[in-house]
Amino acid sequence: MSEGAGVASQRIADQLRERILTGQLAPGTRIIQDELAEELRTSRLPVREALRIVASQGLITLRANQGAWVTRMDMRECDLTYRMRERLEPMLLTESAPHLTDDDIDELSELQDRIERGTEVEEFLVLDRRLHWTVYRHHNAEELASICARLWDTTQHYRRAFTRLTGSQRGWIIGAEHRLLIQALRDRDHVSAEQVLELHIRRTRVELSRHPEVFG
Amino acid sequence: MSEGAGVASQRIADQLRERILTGQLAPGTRIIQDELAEELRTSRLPVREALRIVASQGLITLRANQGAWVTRMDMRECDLTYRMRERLEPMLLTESAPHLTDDDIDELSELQDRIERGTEVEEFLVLDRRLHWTVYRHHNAEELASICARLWDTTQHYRRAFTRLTGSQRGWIIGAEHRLLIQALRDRDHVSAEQVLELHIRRTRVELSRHPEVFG
DNA sequence: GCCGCTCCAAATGGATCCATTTCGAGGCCG
DNA sequence: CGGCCTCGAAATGGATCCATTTGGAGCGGC
Repeated sequence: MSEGAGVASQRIADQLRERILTGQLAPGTRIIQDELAEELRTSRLPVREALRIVASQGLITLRANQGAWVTRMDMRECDLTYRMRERLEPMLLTESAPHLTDDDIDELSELQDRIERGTEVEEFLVLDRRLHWTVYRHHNAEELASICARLWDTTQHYRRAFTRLTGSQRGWIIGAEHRLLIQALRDRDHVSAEQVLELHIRRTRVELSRHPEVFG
Repeated sequence: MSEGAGVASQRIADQLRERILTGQLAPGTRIIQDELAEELRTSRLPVREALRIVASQGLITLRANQGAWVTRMDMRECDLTYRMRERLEPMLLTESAPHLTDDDIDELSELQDRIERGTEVEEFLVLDRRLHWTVYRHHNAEELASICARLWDTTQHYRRAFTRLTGSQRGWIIGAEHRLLIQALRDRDHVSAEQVLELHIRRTRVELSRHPEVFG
C-alpha cells in the first residue's frame, strides 16, 4: 500500500489529515494547492502528492482539473459506513484480542474512567478513539486495520457533531457498552467481546440515524 | 475519494492496473518510473501520480526513497482478505439485489452458461468477475463497492494460480453455487442470496487455504 | 432586463532540471 | 581470503517553469 514515498509529502499529508480530523477543516472546504504550499514553505509538487495520499484515505475528494475538497457525506453514506464498521471491527478485535495483556486491559479501564470523568467533546473523541484502538493494538492485519481506520476517520466530523448535539445523554450507554466490552476481554470471552462491539457500533449508528440535522 | 485528477495519470494508472490484473506484472516485480514514462511517451510526473493511485488501490506497494513493487501477499493475508469479502460482498448484494431486473438475471444465467462451456483459465476469471459484478450492478454505495473491488483485485493473482492448479475439478461446485445464487435472486429471496454468496466466498477461501503452494 | 458570449485571471496538470538517497561494485586493509 | 569502507551510477524526491483547463466577470445583443 502507500505508507511510503516522499518524506515531505507524508508530512504534509499528516498535517492535512490532522486538520480534518480535529475539525479545523470542515467537509466541503476547498483546498488550494498554492495556499497550502506557501503556508508550509514548500513547492506545489509534494502538496499534490499529499492530496493524493489523503484522498486515498477518503478524507478529501479530487476532481480532475478542478481541485480538492474535504469529503462530505450524507446520512445514507454515513449509515453505510457504520454498517461496514459493524462487520469489520469485530474481525479486527478477533485478530487482536487473544494477544491482549492484563496491562492492556487495565489501560482500557483507565481510559473508560477518564471518559466518564470528562465532559469535553474533543477530549471524549480522543479518548474514545484511543480506547477502541487499544483493543485492536495487537492485530496483525494491516489491510483490515487500514480499512477500519479509514471508515472511522471519514465519519469523524459527523460523530463530533452528533456528540455535541446529544451531549452527555448517551454517556451512560456508551459507558455500559465499553465496560461490558472490557469485562468480556478480561474474561477472555472473545465471542462476547465481538458481539458487544458490534452492538456498540450498531447502537451508535441507530442513534445517529435519528439526528438528520447532523448532516445539515 | 480519488477518481479525479490528471487525465494522463488516470490513463497510466488504468494501464498499470490492467497489466497487474492480467498477470503481465507478477507480485514482487519492481516498477521503475523512468521505464514506464519512456514506454508511455510521457514524463515521470504523471507516472509518479499513477503509482500513487494504484498504490491506494492496494495493487502496488511504495517505499520512501526506494520505489514501487507489485504487492505480494502471503497466505495469511489472502485468507484475511477473503474473510473481509465474506462480510462485505453480501452487503453489496443487499444494496443492489432489490433493483435487479429480469434482464439482469437472464444475463447472469447466460454468463454462467458460458462459464460452464469454457475451459480457459483467463476466460473463466473474466466471466466470473463479470458475473459477480453484474449482481452488484445497481448498488448505490461507492465506498463499499470500491473496497470490495480492491479486495477482489489484490487477490486476483492468487486466484489465477489457484484456478490453474485445481483446473476444472472445482467447476461443478462453483457452478452449483452460482446457480443457487442466481435462482435465489430470481425468486427475490435476497436473504438466501446473501447466504449463498457468503458460502461461495467462504468455500473458495477454505479450498485456497489447502493449497499453500499458490503462494510459493 | 435577462440571457449568452467572450475573454481573462486563477488554479490545476505536465515537462524539465537539479538534489538527495540508496545500493551495489570494487578495492583496500586487516 | 573475507569483511568493511568508499565511491559512483541509478533511481526517487523536489523545485521551477510552461501549458491547459475552468469558471466567473463584464460586455453586448436580443
